Amino acid sequence: MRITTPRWTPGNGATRAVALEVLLHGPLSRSEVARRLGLSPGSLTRLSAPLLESGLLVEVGEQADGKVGRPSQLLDVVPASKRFIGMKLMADEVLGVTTDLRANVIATGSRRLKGRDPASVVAVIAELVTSLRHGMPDVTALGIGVGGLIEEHGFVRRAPFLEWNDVSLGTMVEAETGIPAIVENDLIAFTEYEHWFGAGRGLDRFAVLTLGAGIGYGLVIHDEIVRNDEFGIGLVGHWPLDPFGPVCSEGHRGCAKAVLTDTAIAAAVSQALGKQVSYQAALNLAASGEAAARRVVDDAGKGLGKLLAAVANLTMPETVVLGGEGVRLAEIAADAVAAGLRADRDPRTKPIPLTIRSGDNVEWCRGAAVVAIQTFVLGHRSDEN
Amino acid sequence: MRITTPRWTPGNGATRAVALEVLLHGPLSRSEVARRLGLSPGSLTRLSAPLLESGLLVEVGEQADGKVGRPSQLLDVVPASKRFIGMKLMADEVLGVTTDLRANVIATGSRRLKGRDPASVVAVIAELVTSLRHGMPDVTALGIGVGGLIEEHGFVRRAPFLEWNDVSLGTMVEAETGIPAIVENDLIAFTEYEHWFGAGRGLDRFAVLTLGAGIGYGLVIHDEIVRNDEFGIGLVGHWPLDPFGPVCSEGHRGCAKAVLTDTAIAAAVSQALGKQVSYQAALNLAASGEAAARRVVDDAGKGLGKLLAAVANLTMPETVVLGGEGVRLAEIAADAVAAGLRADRDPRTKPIPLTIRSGDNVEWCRGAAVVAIQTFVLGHRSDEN
DNA sequence: CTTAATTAGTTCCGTCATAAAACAATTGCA
DNA sequence: TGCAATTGTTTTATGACGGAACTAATTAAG
Repeated sequence: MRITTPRWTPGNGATRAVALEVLLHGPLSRSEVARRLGLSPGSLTRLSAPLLESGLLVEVGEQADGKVGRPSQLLDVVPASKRFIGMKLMADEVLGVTTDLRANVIATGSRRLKGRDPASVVAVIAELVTSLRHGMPDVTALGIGVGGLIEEHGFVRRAPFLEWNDVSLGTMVEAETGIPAIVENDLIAFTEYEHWFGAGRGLDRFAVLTLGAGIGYGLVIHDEIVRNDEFGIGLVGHWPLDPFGPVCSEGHRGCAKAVLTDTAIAAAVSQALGKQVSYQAALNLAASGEAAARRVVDDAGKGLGKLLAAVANLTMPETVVLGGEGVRLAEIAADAVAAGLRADRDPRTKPIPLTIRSGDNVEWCRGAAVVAIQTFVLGHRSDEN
Repeated sequence: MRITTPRWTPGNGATRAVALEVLLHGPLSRSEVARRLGLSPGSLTRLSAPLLESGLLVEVGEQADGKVGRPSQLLDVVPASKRFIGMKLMADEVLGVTTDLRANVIATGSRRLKGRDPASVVAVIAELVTSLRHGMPDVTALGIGVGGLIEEHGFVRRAPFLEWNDVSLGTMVEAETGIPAIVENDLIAFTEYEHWFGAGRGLDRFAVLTLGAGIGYGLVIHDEIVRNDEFGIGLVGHWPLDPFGPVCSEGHRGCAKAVLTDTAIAAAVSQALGKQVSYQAALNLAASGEAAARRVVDDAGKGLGKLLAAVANLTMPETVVLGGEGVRLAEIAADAVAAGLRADRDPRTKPIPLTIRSGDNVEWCRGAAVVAIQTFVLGHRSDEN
């Protein structure tokens, strides 16, 4: 079964461009949209009419600006007019959110997996979908973020944490739920969230780093995500950060995996203290001034700073977003991060604005929802058929 | 005086897109161009007619492909129909080339500077222009590559090697020569050469590294160069490559400047041998097996490999071009480069194809010519007025 | 209070790029 | 020789666009 994603607008490219501009940067007046897109005022009347007619856009009041001249009528989308579901598929659990057209979270939910075989995972996903759409208007599309190599927005080529190879997850979920499903690499999804609705909105270039069980990396350049077959394999995971640091499982001394991951930090602090502590406990100890924990966490912070410097030097981003469950490191060790940045970055360069996300797992789900929104709005999938 | 660059074609965007496609990827048949640009066959007849009429494109024979069907008529530009000059402005010398529309070198020349004040530099440039256009048809545009921060394709904001700040070089050269002049950062120019006519032709992503007195870095992503205000200041110059390496002038241990530049290598080999040797002599000694030189050169090669790994990990290029006067290092120390790459790159990743340029200074001039060609073909300057 | 200036948005029309379809041209193959 | 395949041209209808003239709504100036 192949469910076709309904396009946002049947109209042509310019109509869609208007709608997209309002979705991403609205509310905007017609004349402002015309300026941004390089269209004539007359064209904007023509293009916005069917969008208003269909109810996708609405006029949401005037804007006077205090200047002379007729006040402009602001156009905006109605975010609540559409529902999307975004999910993060993990090794033993699925998290999900219901969002509106701008990826604002309306509801959340989760289910434990009963097994790792595709059929049972799909069954759990379908259960969660049922729960998340309960009492909601129709859900337009469903996005699923998976750590691994995804092809064609639906085919899981490799997902090591589930021990999957070549699973048609998208097709299976569509068959089970009846909702168009888009599968995407979780980091790409997270990055697209920042791109469309987060800290990267309207920027030409930015980078994403996530901390947690692994180190993730995403990049947007020229207002478009940089995709790569090799996403999901260690692009920055084994980056050398500290020539005198600990050794990772594959023998790299002081690599990102050995210095920056939550397990590495928890293990190092545990060893120093002679007792088992969790990652968050290790951070708490460091924050409260415990010397050994402080040293480990500062080393990690400095490593993060060096990684940030590397990203900044080579990709020249306008901002960098830090996310992932382990992101609190960047706050606890802020000084060390700054020191690491200073060490590897020319002092004449401008400082890079950092955005630190909450570390909540819901962020990943919003990313997956954004992938669904994008497919719906841009009609990507149809383009690729 | 403001000389306006003549546009390539007065026509609209689609006409220009056809001409550009043929310039960059030609010769091509009409149907092939139609496929690449997503146009109908009828449109291609219409669009190509005025280009053939104007003499910019010509039919250059048939292509049968051994298949059935009517053979296609290949369209191509006539490279020799236009002349461009490209120059590299250095601390005490100007190099220049005359090229055709595809940046093929027709003539070369050089002049020593008589001083570093803008007026005398412009006079020398004008002299070189006169020499380079001698006996040639009209020169369409002139590109000048300058190490430093350039604005608006003509204004030298900073050029440390000439001790210049805020020099309207483009306007001055235009006034002196009567030829539209485009000034650009030398690395951007070099990168654009590779982008349009070199190893990066047709690629979505690639990176450029140049070796010499400094370490240069250029990046193309999504078929467009990544520009940055900070080009020219040390983005990769002080990259940490070797925690046990020598110290640079600014106190970084084992940074790119201390390990990879020609002066650093020459100095290290000289010190080891107790006598002054040049960079090229140092490479020759290493190639012939002299142990101390071999060690220094291999250390540098390993550093280059690590830098390549960093670029590859963070920008995911389809290829990397190595250029600059010091590029022979990459050949002499090929094994060490490979070792450095291996050390910092996940073994599961695909190897990155390397292109090693000749190291001839003419390469930089071709880059400057490409910038002139681009401005002429795309009419960039006009867009920005 | 009136008028001018300014900006927003609409209506209408001519232009022109485009796709579609029919057709001509050229080749390989049966 | 006839048919299939492919390239390229011609013709035609559609429709998107910009531009101009217009209406609308507001402020500033007199």
